[in-house]
Amino acid sequence: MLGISKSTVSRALSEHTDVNAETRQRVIEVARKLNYAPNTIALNLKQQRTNIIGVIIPETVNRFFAKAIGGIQRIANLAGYNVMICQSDESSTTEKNNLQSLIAAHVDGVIISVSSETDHTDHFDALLQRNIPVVFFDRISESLQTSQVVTDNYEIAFEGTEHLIAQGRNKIAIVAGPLNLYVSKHRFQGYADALKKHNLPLRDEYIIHSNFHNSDIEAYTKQLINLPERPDAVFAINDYAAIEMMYHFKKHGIRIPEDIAMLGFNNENICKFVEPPLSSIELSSYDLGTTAAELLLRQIKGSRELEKKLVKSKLVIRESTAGKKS
Amino acid sequence: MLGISKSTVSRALSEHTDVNAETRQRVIEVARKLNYAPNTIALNLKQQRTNIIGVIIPETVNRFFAKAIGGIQRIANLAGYNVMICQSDESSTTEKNNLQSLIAAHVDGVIISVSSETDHTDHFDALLQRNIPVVFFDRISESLQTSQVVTDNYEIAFEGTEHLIAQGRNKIAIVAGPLNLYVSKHRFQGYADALKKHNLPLRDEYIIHSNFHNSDIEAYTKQLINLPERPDAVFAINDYAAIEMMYHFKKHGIRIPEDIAMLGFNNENICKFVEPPLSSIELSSYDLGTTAAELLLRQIKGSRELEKKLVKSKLVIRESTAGKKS
DNA sequence: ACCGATCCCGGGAACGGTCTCTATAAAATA
DNA sequence: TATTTTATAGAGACCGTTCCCGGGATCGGT
Repeated sequence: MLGISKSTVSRALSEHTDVNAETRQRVIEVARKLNYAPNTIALNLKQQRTNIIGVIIPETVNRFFAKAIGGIQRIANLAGYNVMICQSDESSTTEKNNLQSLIAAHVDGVIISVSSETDHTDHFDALLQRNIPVVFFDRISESLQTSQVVTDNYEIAFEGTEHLIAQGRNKIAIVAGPLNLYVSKHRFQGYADALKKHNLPLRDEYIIHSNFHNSDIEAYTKQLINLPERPDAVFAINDYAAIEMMYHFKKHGIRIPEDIAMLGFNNENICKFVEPPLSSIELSSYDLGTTAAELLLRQIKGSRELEKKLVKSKLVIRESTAGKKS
Repeated sequence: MLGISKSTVSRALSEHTDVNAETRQRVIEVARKLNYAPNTIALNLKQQRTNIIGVIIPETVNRFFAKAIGGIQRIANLAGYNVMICQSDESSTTEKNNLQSLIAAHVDGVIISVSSETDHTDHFDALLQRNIPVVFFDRISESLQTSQVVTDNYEIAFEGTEHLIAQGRNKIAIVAGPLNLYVSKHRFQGYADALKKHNLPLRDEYIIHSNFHNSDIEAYTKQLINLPERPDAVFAINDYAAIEMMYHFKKHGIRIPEDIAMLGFNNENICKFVEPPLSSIELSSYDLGTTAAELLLRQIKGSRELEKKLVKSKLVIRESTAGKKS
């Protein structure tokens, strides 16, 4: 339209100096009139990057991860990045497929929280081979040398267990997750070590390995109820398991917290409104998301140092872990 | 490596017929040895599409939308598409920004559920102008001529209200959402019409317009408690509001369901485990997601007809709406 | 022996930008 | 006045594909 070359137009629209002020003005004007916007795909091809960061999480319906996504998106959008989210559905094979998709989409970096099924990490090598920046959060892969963001699982589980002990409980059961998961393992270790410190035995019959779908909570609850020595406290690795257990306990005439104290994990909103209100552990997964995104962006910008960040969690005490009254 | 042109390589690797079977074999072999994968970005530029579908929803932490995302991703991935998710955070301006991002990213289509703040729809015109396929779901925009997927909000709210009436309730309060939202409006209308059908008055003091964050439920509950004529049932537009209300009612010595029956919306897992178990309305948001994705894919494939789909919901009766005992 | 059809394959444009290199005129300097 | 610098703009390569078009070789038929 202006009879000038595309090179000049390109210069005029970018911050380049090599262009006459008047021609630049004319170009800008025409561009606005035509509602011109540069083609992102062409740019991607030229610059060899997409301004997309990929995220692989187990499930969006898990509120913990939903909040983390919020944190990631906040930081990413602020920096001009889009976010592509994949769900592994707790399956190792779809996790692998997700990875392939993201690599094929040429994302500039990936944030991952591994599925509960994943016990090997070979498929993540594809990222390292291609030099794609990657950050693991929460459910990390310990065998891989990458940046990572975790919560103080061990310490907070230790603290939670000690809290139960301080309330006069000495038969403390735990609903743990699958032990191949980093978080489950460390939480369990915190629980075990707290018992040890207070000279309490670690009893097999008090240890329940549930999956994350809480599909068998009712059966597990009955197991506990029928034990010759019934526990006087349960530390559940997530709130929904705790709440469902509480429901079944109450159905059997077992009082909370008088007979059994309950402690959850995640501090969902609902904790405040169940009967009795559920003590729980507040994990700020939103912050987990933001720091993971920050680490990743730093790597994308060129930093090659591996960083490990810790996000502190907090014990929130409510009535479900009140002192023992006999 | 094989001394042949890139054209031939391209033909060999695609389903083209114009290539010797033997050379094709050699090409495929070398390709595998080199771990070759076509550059998606270059392909995007050439084909003028990205195989990405964009999604704009209010919040991922809202379980309803988290499930819908699951449905969308399932269908999309099956068809070879990636999904780019944006959250509007219930804000009309970030919704607009999300739209800009998705357009800039050249997504092949968009699935939208509008924010509760959105009362005008001009910013969606950008999609129609560019001929980008779009499907609205659940929270649709009535003024825009597009494909859409909704639930039978009116009918199910009518049915729920009649259920309460059948249980002997005649002072039924409602916790409604913002009325500029399609879903809230229709649910409210169903409630109102059911009352009318049974010759019950529609009382202003029984109508609560909460936002979706349930930030003021405690205050609203007290309002209801202090009314000269206290309601004997509450129909809450989401389960969390219902559960929190139940908690406050019980704190005031009000029995559920004897004094006040409670009916929720969404049928969250937690409904089964609160005291008493909460009757609710099951919206299969996963199906909402899958059908929305199917409609969109059909449009991307070239279909120009606007389709409107309905996904049926279901009343799930539990103890919180048991019959009135005086 | 000639010709048309068929089979393969290579050349090169195109997608929409950026960027390097070069060209030209004007201005500044020797 | 001759020469160098400066300001501005254009030409064209490049990113990695697809695909259209044309051309050479082989083959079969007359």
